[in-house]
Amino acid sequence: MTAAQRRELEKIQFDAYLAECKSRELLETLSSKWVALVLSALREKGALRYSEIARTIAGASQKMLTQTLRALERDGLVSREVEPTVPVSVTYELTPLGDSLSGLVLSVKAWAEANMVDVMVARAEYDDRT
Amino acid sequence: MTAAQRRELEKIQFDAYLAECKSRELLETLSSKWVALVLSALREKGALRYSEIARTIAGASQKMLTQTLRALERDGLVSREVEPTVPVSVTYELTPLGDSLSGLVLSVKAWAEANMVDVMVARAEYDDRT
DNA sequence: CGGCATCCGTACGGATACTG
DNA sequence: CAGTATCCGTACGGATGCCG
Repeated sequence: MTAAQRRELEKIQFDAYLAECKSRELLETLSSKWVALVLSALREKGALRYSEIARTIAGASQKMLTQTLRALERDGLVSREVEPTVPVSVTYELTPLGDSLSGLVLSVKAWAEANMVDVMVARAEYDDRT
Repeated sequence: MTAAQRRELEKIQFDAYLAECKSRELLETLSSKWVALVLSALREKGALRYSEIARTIAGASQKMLTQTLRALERDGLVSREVEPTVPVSVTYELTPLGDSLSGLVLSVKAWAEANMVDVMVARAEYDDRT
């Protein structure tokens, strides 16, 4: 992609409220629990090996983990480094772009943990009313 | 729920990295494009009627809209007010709890719109490499 | 160790029709 | 207007097995 092509794209105003807009699709991929957990883990712990991510995020199948990491790598949010040891060692790290997003999703994760009680109370009241 | 029961819950440390933790489940529901778009719309535009939300979020089926709004209402993030006119008019508004979250998800939506070009460039490069 | 390929059930979500 | 109910296809994601 040339700089001229990029400047053309910069002119576009993206709006996730529009169904056909590419930013809607991007928001969609970012709105995944696995994305949120992976970005949070990499932000909180720095560079991590594949197995360390798997251990951090309990219950994530390696299919979802790999799929999520590939998508994040493709979108330029995470870098993947392979060290040709035996057996091979793979390390993932946030890119500057990914770093600028990870703070936001980490705050959402932190909100969920901090306000869990309020939500549980609200649910109990709602279920009582109905 | 009594105040004593609530105090018991307050003691719990929630951790979304744990598969069985309720906060993981909450993060999961928050990690939905529809939740992000609805909370963003209500934050940006204030109280909205059902049809206004539907118009704002293009391409959202009324099934998903209703389902999302019910879930948000149950979790205490959104309040629902029915005015008994003919035909009936229903208004949705962020609760203080919902307001405290909506800023975070709106920032994620804004990030997606602002960094769409960077992501598209990264994707093009990735697809070239592979 | 860090994957990829395949199979397969379920549940997410769209389309349609009907109601207070 | 603001829903509810039902049907139904698809695609998300888990389980398993194999590989460099």
